[in-house]
Amino acid sequence: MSFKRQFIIRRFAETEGAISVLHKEEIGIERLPKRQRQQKLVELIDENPFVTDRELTRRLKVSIQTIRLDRMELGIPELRERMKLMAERSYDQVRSLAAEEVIGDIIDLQLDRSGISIFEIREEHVFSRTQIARGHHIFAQANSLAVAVINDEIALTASADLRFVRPIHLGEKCIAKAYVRTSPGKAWRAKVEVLSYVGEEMVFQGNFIIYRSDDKNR
Amino acid sequence: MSFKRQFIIRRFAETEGAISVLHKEEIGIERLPKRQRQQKLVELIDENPFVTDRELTRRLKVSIQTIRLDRMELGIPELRERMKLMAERSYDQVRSLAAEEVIGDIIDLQLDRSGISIFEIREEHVFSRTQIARGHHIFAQANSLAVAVINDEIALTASADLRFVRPIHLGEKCIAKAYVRTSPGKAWRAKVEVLSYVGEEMVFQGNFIIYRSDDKNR
DNA sequence: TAGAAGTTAGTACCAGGTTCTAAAAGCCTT
DNA sequence: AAGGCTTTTAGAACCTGGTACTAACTTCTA
Repeated sequence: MSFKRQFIIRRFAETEGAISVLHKEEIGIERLPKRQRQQKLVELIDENPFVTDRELTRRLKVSIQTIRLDRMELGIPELRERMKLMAERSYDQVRSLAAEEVIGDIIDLQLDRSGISIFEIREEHVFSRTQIARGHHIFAQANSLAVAVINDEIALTASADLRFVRPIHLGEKCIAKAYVRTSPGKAWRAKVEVLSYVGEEMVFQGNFIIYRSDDKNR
Repeated sequence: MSFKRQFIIRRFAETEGAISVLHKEEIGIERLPKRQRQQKLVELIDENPFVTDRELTRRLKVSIQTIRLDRMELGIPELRERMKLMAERSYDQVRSLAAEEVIGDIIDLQLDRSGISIFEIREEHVFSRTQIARGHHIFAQANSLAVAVINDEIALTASADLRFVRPIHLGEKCIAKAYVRTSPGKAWRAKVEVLSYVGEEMVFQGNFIIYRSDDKNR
């Protein structure tokens, strides 16, 4: 989740001894050995990516050149580059959020008959403690698909009946299959059954009643 | 949604006439009158906030000074400032997303008894065509609340029974009230009823069965 | 035709760096 | 104690993408 993970490869093996007592007392502040300082550097930038090198010199009590050498070694880009990366990331997010008309990718759709969508469970969908997907995401996939499969101007969920058969975990790909159960274009409410699978295993089942705007069928 | 709306106040009244034909032909490219150019400038920065002034000179066929005067007049910050703003915004978002353990704001919670949450329907929750909230957001609020109200290490939705009583529109505030129906701490599945209101009107009703991790109760 | 509005040019300066060279300081080993 | 290594510091030149300011030139308009 944190900033560093985007581009920092860390390997801090052993820690090292203290430094010259003489110099330590001359300067009057404790300076860390290289490894520890670099670790601290990563932490500082991680907790505030907007920090400048000059600020870091004050926090770590070394010269600005040392800070810059450290950033080099650790592969940490300069402040402006960090901000640019963050800005680009958020820009992409905005774009993809706007495109999120539907939860999950619909990979097959036969209007008024059936549909299939795939949804991968990621970090943001699970309880952090258990790594189990929150129910409403599973529902959102099924509901989106049920609405999409109805061939009408307007389609709204009227009611639903859900069974979460087994917990779904981080990383699993959830495949939802929707089947329209009523004859198309006649009733102004459609019955849609959605079954979700991980592999062969059924993990969720839902029966939806969808209101449709029988515009086209009159 | 777009970038400009963060800091640009626009008022483009009338458009103006064309420019000197003499000069036009000398240069060989059409240059816009001030107002139109500034409008175009806003559009260009809006569609790509990462554009430099130098690039803008190429697109608008005026000198870099003119670009900068225009940005001043329009109150558009320089590229680096724009990126910084976006980065800060996304940084805050990451923090708030991580905090999004629950959909809707829980304003009252009596564990194992009842709870209330408020959720305002915004742009991103509605069908753009009809301005009606997608069902899964309403469900998400109810489900989050039902899970939150259960006083257990782990609580998972096992099944649910939903009725979307009437459509909920953009801007409406949806107030969900959850009641635990089974005696607390005994059964390892709790029954929770959630009723959602807009004002006095009931708009959604759901009956949830929640699995609980009877850790605490053994 | 004068003056205002609009446009362009140029210089000095800024933050927050990179790149490179070089020297000093600290540490370890023989 | 000296040599050789790593580490740290220093400094100068240069970079991008600007701001701030002065000055002049062009165009429109009254």
